[in-house]
Amino acid sequence: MSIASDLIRGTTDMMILAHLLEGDSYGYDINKSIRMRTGDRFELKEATLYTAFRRLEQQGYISSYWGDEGSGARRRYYTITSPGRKAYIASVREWENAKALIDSIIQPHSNDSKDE
Amino acid sequence: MSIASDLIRGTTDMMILAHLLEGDSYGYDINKSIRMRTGDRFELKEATLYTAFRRLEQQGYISSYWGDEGSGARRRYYTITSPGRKAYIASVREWENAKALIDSIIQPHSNDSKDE
DNA sequence: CTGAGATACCTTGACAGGTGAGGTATATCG
DNA sequence: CGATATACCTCACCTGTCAAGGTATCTCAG
Repeated sequence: MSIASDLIRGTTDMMILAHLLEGDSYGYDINKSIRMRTGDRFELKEATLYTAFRRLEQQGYISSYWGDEGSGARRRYYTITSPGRKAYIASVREWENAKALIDSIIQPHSNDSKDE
Repeated sequence: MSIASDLIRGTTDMMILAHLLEGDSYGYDINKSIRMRTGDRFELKEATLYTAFRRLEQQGYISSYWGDEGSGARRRYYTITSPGRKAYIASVREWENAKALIDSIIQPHSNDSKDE
């Protein structure tokens, strides 16, 4: 993976909530969709994903139910709750804030001909 | 402070290196300058700062020496090394990358009239 | 029928970085 | 003399990520 785990720390929950905004989904699918959206440059590790589900459910930001697909592996679907939507909005705001803050700290410097 | 520690995780070293690019400095001063640059909205905790110094020095990205100011508390000055400069550039690149990646994951959605 | 691979879930233990709380020492000012 | 600012440092704890391991079902090739 091309992205340091320390850099994504704290954004995992936001990513998951973002996906659930579009409708109920389950772990494997969320992960696949993230992989695809980023052109295979990033994926959540399974352990990270499922820990996040536990955390989010405990906080009341999502709720879960077992799908009943008589065939294939069983799936646990997740729904974003109303508090979850609020938490998502707040976290995006915080993320925008953090980005601006960090950028202001690392890029106020002499710009001596950068490439790219 | 208004910024979650999980969100800045992994950017601490980059912030410090950014400051040392402008010249040698010491802990207390770096921290003060970060506080000022962000309008008091953010500061590194001392423990975080000094742990980072140890880490960076161990990795060879900075080197240190005691200032000789006959008066006042002693100061340990830090200098960014050549590998440190490279590491800084790499980390900024990674940060830009991470930002874009995360944004692409959380903001590909229906945009129903955002404020701001 | 058997084995491989994809789908789909889960848990455990280790690890690393941030942080609260605590400590030291010096200079200045009232 | 005590408070405040400067300036350094360390320890124990918490939390999120992740490698490694495990389970179960379905499909498809041989």
